[in-house]
Amino acid sequence: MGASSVKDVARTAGVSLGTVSNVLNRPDRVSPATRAKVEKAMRELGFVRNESARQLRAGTSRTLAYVMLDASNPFFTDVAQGIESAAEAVDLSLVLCNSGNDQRRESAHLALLEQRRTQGVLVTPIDPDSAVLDEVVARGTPVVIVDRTRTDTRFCSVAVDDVLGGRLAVEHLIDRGHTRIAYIGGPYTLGQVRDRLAGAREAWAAAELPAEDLIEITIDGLYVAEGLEAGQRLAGLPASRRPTAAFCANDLVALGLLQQAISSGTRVPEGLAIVGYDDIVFAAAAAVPLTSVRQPRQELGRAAADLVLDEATNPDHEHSQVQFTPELVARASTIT
Amino acid sequence: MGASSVKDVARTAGVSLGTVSNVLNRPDRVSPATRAKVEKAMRELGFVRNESARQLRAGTSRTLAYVMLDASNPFFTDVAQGIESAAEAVDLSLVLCNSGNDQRRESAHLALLEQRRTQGVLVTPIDPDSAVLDEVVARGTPVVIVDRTRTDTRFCSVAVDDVLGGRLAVEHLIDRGHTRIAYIGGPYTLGQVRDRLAGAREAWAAAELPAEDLIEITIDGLYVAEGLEAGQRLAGLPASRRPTAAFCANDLVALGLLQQAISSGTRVPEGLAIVGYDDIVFAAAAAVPLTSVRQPRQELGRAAADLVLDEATNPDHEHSQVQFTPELVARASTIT
DNA sequence: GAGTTGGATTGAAAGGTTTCAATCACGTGG
DNA sequence: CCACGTGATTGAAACCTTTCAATCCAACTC
Repeated sequence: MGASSVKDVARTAGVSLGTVSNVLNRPDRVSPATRAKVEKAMRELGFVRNESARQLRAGTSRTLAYVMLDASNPFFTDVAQGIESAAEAVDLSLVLCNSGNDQRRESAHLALLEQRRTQGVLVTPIDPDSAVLDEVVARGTPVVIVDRTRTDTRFCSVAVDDVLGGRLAVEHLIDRGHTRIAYIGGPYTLGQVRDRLAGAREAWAAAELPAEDLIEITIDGLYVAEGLEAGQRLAGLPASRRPTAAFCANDLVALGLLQQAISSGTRVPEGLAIVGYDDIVFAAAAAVPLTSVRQPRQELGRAAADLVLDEATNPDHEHSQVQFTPELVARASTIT
Repeated sequence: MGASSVKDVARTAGVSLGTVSNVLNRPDRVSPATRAKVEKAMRELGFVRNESARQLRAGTSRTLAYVMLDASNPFFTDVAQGIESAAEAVDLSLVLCNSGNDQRRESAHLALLEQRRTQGVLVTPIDPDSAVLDEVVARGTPVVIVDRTRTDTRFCSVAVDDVLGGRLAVEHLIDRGHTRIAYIGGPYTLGQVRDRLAGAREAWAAAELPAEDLIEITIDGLYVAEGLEAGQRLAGLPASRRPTAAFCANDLVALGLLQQAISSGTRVPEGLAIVGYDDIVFAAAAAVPLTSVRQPRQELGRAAADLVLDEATNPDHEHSQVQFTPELVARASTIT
């Protein structure tokens, strides 16, 4: 059974406790003969080192954690992959937790990670300004905010310049000759949704186009279903007000919109041009490949992991807010 | 700092160690006055219960784990969601680990979970017959295999009848009048890829169609890129051999194929009908919504969680192999 | 053969929590 | 005024590993 301890191993192998521990932690210190004996005993007894006891004594855990906002959004799993590659490089393992946009679950995960003395916690929080995060840090667990920014600078964070992203998207549409477009996003409690709109407005203003021709369509969440619904709302507009292009706050919404457009006979991009955001793998694979604003997802993850490690190990760590630059990837959904 | 222990709390609150522990574990046993005192001290000191010590003493951990094969495939994150809902119901938390199709990483995750004395481990293994799994169980950690089946019955497992799924897909295509179709899948080391083909052949044989008109296109993995490539191979076939429909081993492949077909001017379903497998959210949202074989993903996860819990807590647990029934969801990619 | 060196091994202490039998304080009933 | 019961509190032991100073022993040097 899994019930055997170093003590049992020591007894079976006829050595002392300390020697067994040495086999586990400093195999070079122990003679090949005894090492073999001990390893044999371990196998026979099915010994499994008790990580709790190890960690209690050693004081240190060998894991990082990432609390994701929505595990079913490929964007976040890509970020996770970046984190994992950085963690692997320094021989830490990564556990993933999914808050699924639920404040209660987020808190529960954070509490448990704290109690486990996790080396570092990365989180894409529901509310980046929540006091819960401050408390976690105050009690001693390094926390880095991923893909969100706070209003203060008391955290390390890694994000992408969403204002710039919004500007890139809309500049592209203006370049293609569009003079009436929709911005589809929501809820506006999300910083990204606000920032991307802000960028869109900047570009719009810079081109001296009338503000009322940048139409805001507000939706309840950044999912496929909301994109479909937004498509119906667009179709319901009088022709004189109907936009010739839409900029969606993320790719899921854009895919929903695309589906609705095509199924209702609107040609993309001739009848409606579409720009998404995130450039998830399904954007390129859509039947009308989607123009999208790419975020460096893996780099985001890697950078966040590096920051949390620095915070965990470097005594004169200073918080920094890293901001990556997005990039427009033009595809068929805007280009004929 | 995070460095304070129950002892510190006890000292600050002017009570004994045992009382602090009671506040933590049996708050009803302690008078409201002292409880308040203790809780105040905890807040002041930023006390965080040390889960390692707790677990060491109590012997029990409060978490389940799911080692997924590929976190970037929405199918597995949906399964994870099902697991999470079951775990939540019994107040356990779920941690996710991603093997990313890498044998070494899978083993590393399993080893760590064992050492942590995780209550139960769910895993979609790279090789379900691997001896590594037997060893983990032999050492005392309950393991349930998800979405895979073993050749023996020494494990609980939860899977979906892939032979039936294959049959459903191909029966549907035969019903639609197709008499030359392709099966696109690989590598054949994957049980699902083999089983779905077996089901396809059953249906084909039952309809008394010539075996050589069920064309096998072998690919290297079940990803979007491979679907694209398969599309090119189909296009390269002489017209007399070119199939009028394709059954893809999963939706990622089907999406790739769909994209290739449309971008090369083949109409779907008129020029090429397509059936996918898994019915991930992006299947319905594709611009030509994809006919697909739906697996009850969330139920799969829930059932697996139930089994592992039974194995963990019920002394006369018996292994069982649960098999769910798939269901065909017909959409525009096969229906005009 | 005495003394030294170096590697291998040992044993006890420590780490933070939980548990449980023992103790305490206090009010009640006789 | 005493015995008793009840609920609250206490303190020591136990969980398993790691660490480190101390010990052992065999091989070597002079």
